[in-house]
Amino acid sequence: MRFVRVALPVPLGRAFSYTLSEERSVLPGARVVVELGRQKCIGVALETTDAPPPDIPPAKWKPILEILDEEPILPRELMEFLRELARYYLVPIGEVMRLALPVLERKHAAQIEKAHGKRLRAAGRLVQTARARDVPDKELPRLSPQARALLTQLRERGLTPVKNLQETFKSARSIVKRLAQLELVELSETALEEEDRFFAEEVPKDEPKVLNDGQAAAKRAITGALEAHQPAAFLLDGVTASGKTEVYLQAASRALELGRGVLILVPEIALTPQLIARFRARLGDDIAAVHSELTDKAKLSMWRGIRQGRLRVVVGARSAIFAPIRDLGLVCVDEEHDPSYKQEERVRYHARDMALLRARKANAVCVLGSATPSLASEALVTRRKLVRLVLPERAHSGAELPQIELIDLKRFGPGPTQSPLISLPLHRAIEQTLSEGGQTILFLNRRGFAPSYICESCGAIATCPDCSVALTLHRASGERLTCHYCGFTRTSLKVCEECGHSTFLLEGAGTEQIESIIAESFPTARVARLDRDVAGGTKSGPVLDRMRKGEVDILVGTQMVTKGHDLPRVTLVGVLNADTALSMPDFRAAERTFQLLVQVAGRAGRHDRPGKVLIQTRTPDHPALLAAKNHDVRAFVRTELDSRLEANFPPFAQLALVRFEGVDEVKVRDESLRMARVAKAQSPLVEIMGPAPAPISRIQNRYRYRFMIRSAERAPLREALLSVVRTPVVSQVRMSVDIDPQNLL
DNA sequence: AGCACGCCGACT
DNA sequence: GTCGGCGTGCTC
Repeated sequence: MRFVRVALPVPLGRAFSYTLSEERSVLPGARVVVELGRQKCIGVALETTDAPPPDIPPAKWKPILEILDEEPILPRELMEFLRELARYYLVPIGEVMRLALPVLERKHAAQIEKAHGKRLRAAGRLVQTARARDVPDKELPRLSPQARALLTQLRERGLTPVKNLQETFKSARSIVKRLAQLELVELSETALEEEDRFFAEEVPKDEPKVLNDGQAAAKRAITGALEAHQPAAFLLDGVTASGKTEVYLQAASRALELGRGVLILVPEIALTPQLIARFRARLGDDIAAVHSELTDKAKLSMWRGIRQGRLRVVVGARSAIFAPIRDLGLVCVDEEHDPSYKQEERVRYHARDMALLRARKANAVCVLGSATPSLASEALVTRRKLVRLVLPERAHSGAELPQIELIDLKRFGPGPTQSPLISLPLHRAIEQTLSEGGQTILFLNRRGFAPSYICESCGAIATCPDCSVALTLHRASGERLTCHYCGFTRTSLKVCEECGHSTFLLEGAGTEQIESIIAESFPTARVARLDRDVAGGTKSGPVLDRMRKGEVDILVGTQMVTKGHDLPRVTLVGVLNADTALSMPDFRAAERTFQLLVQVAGRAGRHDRPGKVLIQTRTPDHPALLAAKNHDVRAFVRTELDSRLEANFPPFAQLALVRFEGVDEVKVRDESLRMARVAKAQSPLVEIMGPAPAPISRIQNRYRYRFMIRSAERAPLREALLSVVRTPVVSQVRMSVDIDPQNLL
């Protein structure tokens, strides 16, 4: 009797051991069917041992019911990567497996029956498709011009739904039918994936562009490492519009030529359809674009395509780091500084850090690209873990960096709109841009109409009943007060709940208010707004499309506007208040602000038009703002690294955040205190900060406490955290550990 | 995470 | 009298 340790898709700390008779064997990485409690589920075998599981009485032992795979379902490199990720973040291996295996979600007995043996019904409905047969030109019979053109196109496109051909050829149906009779094309019923908007339109092929010197040198370094088949890691450090994507594309082509797979991570794939289009144009349509709009079925079939080696390029947001790419050769992380690479729930992994790890495990080359590299990456360059590749100039020669001005709000009062967030210089700049026919982006990181709703008489602020935050007034969807943390919403108060008074003050301004002020003050301008409320999650497409077509003159928006790519007519960008981001209670506030400003400034003046950026602030001397003004990344990095060193924060220290939440505040606090003592007792080398209530001390009626652990080295931090996660918490309190936290709120 | 068991409110 | 609300506890 032997035992197989199995990773199961449950959030339990350990793998489970199941028995296996001597004559059977299972390879690590193969899927197995086992019974967990009463339910059958699919797990992944980790290893086979002779040692029975400690502390588990033999009566509880259960057998492996079925072995679904002869061969490991995941590349060995990926298995090792997952185990190391689980170890690093102190999360159960089963949880990590769940991220990596969409198949694991289909784990009910009935589906298991289907899943093994017979092939699973492919995703989507059956569609008639055509493929050109391999017939030499000489042997072609005489064909009508239409038929010949259709055949030529079919040869280029490979397997194509007949329906798509009908767009170009009116009578594609009958032509295809005749070609089939002549045995020139092959017809089949193929299960196509559901319509995927990234693949809805044809993309014309394009050719590699001629590289400038910086790009060529970067490409040489990357392809050199690829050819050497040695792990290597680069920081592709290039100003906005310096042509980083072209470097990824050419490196990817080379990796494919060498027979190796490619992974491209992007911050928010939903916002970057253009990037997908560029990859398709260059590398063809056998690309997996992993994104959240896909159905489970589509994800599964994409996952299989990747695993079988049919899809060798994967483009996706952070979770694509788990794609089972064969023979992974190249991993690119675009905009590596972007905060969305950090998963903020369950398995709190950082996709950029994990990209470096996975690439190393796979003997692959990792390229981190950014115009504003994270300080973490800068530190890796200093420690020679990353090699810097610089792209010093914009790819379209002649495209100038925008001119950035800081506007001191202490000196300049409100302009004609009377709004303190639209100073006179900004007002004039908007007017001028309008008169020149350019587009303006106004950036304000606060959605809604007004962030607080205050009783004029007693000063009571409308707050969420379930969270310790003020309610934001929204007007676009009727007068409503909404909680931005739990989604609570109500019609706005008619009378104060404290004193019965019926007039209210609105303090501060959000995007809705700016939109209406702007629309009023510039009656001839077409004004639009882009934020989560308009976009309903991720669909920023329509607004950006209108912007691209020139149907909008002024766009008011939140963070989202910084990610809309390639808006060539934008010549003015106004940052209404740089101080909100700067004053966040987070040691990365300056870094975030700097990156945000440079990104948003990069939206101004592409191609031939010079751009102008106005940043409004009350602290015009702040180093982050001055560095942004001067486009001086190096200066920012230098001063910011100094202050991090002085304050003993990353990248000069290791951090972890331990969070507690629960309905009973006393229990939450006591538990956080107890765990902080556990951590301290484990290692004198760690520093405990807190515990203290979280900055937002209550969300959805759950109280939140936390403490931070800091250490110069990783090992003692890890020891302390291990002792914490091994200590059971009382039942009404939930604890979670966040290694390398990115968001301290 | 599931899925059981288990103890208290409004329905046929 | 039951159906069902979700709190708590367990899974090799």
